[in-house]
Amino acid sequence: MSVPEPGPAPGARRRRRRATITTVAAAAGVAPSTVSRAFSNPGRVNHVTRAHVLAVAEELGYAPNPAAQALESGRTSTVALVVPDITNPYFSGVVKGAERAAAEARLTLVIGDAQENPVHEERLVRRLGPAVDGFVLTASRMPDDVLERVSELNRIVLVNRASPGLTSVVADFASGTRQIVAHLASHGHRSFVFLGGPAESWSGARRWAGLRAAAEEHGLEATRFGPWTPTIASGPAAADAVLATGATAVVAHNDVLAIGVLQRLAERGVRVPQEVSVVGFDDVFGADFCHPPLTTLAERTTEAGARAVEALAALTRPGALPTGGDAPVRVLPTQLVVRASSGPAPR
Amino acid sequence: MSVPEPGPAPGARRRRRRATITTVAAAAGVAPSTVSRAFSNPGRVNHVTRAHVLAVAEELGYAPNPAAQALESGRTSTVALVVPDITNPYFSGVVKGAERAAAEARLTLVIGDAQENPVHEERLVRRLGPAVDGFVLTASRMPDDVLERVSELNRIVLVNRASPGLTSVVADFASGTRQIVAHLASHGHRSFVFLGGPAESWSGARRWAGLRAAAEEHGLEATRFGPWTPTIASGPAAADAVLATGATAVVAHNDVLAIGVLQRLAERGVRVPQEVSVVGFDDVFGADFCHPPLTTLAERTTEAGARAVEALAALTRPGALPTGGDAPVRVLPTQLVVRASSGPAPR
DNA sequence: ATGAAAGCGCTAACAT
DNA sequence: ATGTTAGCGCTTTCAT
Repeated sequence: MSVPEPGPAPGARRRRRRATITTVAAAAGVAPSTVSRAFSNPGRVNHVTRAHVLAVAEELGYAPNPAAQALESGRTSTVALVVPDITNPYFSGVVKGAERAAAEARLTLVIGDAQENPVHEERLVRRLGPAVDGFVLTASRMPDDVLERVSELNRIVLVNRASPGLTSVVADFASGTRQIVAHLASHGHRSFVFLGGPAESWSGARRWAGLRAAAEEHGLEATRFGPWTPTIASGPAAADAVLATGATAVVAHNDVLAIGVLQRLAERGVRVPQEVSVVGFDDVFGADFCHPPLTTLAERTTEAGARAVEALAALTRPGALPTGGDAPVRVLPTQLVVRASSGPAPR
Repeated sequence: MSVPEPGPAPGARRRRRRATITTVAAAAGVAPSTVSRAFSNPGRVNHVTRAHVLAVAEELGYAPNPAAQALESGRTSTVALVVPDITNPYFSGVVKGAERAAAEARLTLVIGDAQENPVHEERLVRRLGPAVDGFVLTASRMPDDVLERVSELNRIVLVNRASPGLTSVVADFASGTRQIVAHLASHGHRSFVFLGGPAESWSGARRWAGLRAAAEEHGLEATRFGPWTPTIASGPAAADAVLATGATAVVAHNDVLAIGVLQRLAERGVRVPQEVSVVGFDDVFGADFCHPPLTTLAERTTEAGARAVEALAALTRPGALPTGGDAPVRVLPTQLVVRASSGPAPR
């Protein structure tokens, strides 16, 4: 029997020690501070020295250690994006936009999943807080007072959520819901059912408030059901509740729920839109190829993610000039995408 | 004209200075090291002192600064997950699984988007390298030699990619492709077209190799087209190419491409599956409600993400015991989900 | 333009 | 069980 090789574990192969600023300085024959400047203060070093330092650094595979940079400067060049559920396709757009804006501002983006849970969300912020320059909280479920407490320690920008004193980027739900109701009214619907999402959802509340107001304007009757977890799996229960009322139109909290409803309606032999019209929110991946394709309110999610990161980057910059007035709320337009899931009310 | 208030910018409200270990130590009347131990070495401090320290820390809103922790210990308790495209729903499962496993191992997860670009991917690893304990690279597009170089400095675990000496978690494409071909053969198809994804895609290569081998076994003829970017937008071009050949069956690189193909076929009045059968890979969100619902090879993506993070966590632990032999490749089963997009070959 | 030196918040010997 | 001390890698005055 042979003695096992005392080599490193598989996959745990011997790793080269990471080059530090000191290594590079020694190799380049300069002081550590010069190497530092060559990287983070290019103006204040002779550009031939700088070129030399950079070449040596490249050769040694040196990359600045963010932890050490952060320690001294206090800035981490990292921002965190927190979403309620990363598997919800709605957030893909936000993530993409945030990623692009972060790259442009030379920031590293960290993504956290709050798991639809305010407690988890707060823990996440607390945990990540010291490691990042700020947070973009998407559809935050934390109550206003918690947000306020949290914002004492952290820079915060909200997406699809507003809270006193905090910068936010929100979709224009007032206009959006008016578009939805006008669309239904023009097709002769006299009433509709709203399938509500989570009770703590700020945008859910805005959606319902907008729908109610618009319904009143158009003389429609609006009823709210729910709350439901906005997943496809909630579709059957929601759809069945609607069918029991004989409603001619349904507006769902979001597309995922709406798609679940469509599936259930098909299962029960209810024709859409002949018997029931269905409208969603978000225009997620899949809304255009589900059956029938879904009429939905499109938001500029990519832009929202990008704007939020830009706003955060602005807050991070040393000068963050007082512009006076309240914390800015940026409202992004929404647009109703009419597809085959909605049509004339049955006679 | 009144002079503008010199107050802080909106949203940039005065922020409390973060409590440090020294602040807490002073307030609790102990040494900084005791505070440190109270948090990260509970066993070695009197539990009443510990309780007191923790209470004071809580009151001051103290949270350990990860940057400082990382600096001394070298470990960051953070792992990075890199995906080619965060908006691709395929990766949602991987992300979710990775997130769960990271939480269980008390690791913070950072998500990076390689933007389908090997160069960007390498830059990302370089940039994030010093800030994390290791990487899970999903469907990495980096060539083997680059991976080897990169792994000298970083702990790496691969998902749906294998490379000499590296730990990886892959789907069982050999079995999966056999299932697909057997399904088509049993429906009387004599040949099929494979719509290839990106040329650098390792799993794409595995898929094609598996399909070819299985086709040979079953006496089917297999042709490869492409490469195509695996997006819905590539669907029309891919579908048109297929139609020109008169093929009776199409296997697409992944579901997103397959859905694009389905849309185009519908547009051109080609009936699925009566005239053409369509099969995808991945079973992503949407595969069950597109029209017609897509036959596809399901992978255990959530499990893959979780296993990869667990493997990485194991590599990170001090002991990382040599188990001998090659770096482990973990193969996860795949399963063909038969839906309405595939059926008997036309006569 | 560059170097020397102090210190960011924390951990890890080493003392007590 | 707790305190003291010396850095981790980097940035930042302050000299030169």
